[in-house]
Amino acid sequence: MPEGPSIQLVKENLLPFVGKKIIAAGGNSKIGKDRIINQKIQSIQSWGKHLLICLDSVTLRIHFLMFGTYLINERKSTPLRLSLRFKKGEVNFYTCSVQYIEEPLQEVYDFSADVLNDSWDPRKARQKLKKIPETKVCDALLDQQTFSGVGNIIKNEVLFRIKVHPESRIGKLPPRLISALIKEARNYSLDFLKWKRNFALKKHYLVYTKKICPRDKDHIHKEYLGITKRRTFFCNTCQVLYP
DNA sequence: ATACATGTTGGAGC
DNA sequence: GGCTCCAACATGTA
Repeated sequence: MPEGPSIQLVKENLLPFVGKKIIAAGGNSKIGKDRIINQKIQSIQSWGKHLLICLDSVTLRIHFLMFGTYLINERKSTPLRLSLRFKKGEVNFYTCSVQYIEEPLQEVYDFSADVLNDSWDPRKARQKLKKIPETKVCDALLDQQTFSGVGNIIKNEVLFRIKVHPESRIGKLPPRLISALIKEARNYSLDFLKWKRNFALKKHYLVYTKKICPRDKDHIHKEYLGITKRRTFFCNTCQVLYP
């Protein structure tokens, strides 16, 4: 479910509920659900992998983590985390983290760090990267404060596109590759969104879960790299290491 | 059927 | 106090 582009699609799917009033709320989430009854959805926003449902006096923040799912006007048998019921229709969330955000969103989130936001600011990303020369690129891409919305799939595909080995250090990348890194973080996310919308994401994977490099037919390595030891796929032949 | 996976956090331990 | 590391969460799929 997660990764920024998937959240964009959730947002789109929830659009019909904007302006609608919550008449009941259920589920096993421990947040006090009473306070949102009778509140209207003012807007649906997102920051990276955070889904933000803005109500009259508070925002609901939903994070799907690894296994989160949701259903609109449908239910399934697994434990319900949060349901929002309207006069007509309902939204059901499962296996996700639910929180309230009391502050105005602009105070909580820097939307220019979100690779899919209209206000995405590549120059700010570059400034942040400059401060972490020792960091490996595979870790830098997953840093939500720099590339909000980028997840493990996007990480692997971006590095393959720009032909950079995941264990390269940010400080050792030539400037043109820093530019390419930042540019492709957004570009690939846009492609991801386009493909996911058409249920055609998987068939466009070039390295993620792959065994053979589509460029030079060499073997794709799978290793658990970076601080978080996430699955990393790469080709030693075409992806250059800047150690 | 056992292991693994698109992710983050909170607390233990140093 | 602050840093790092890892368990915990939890479900669908191969």
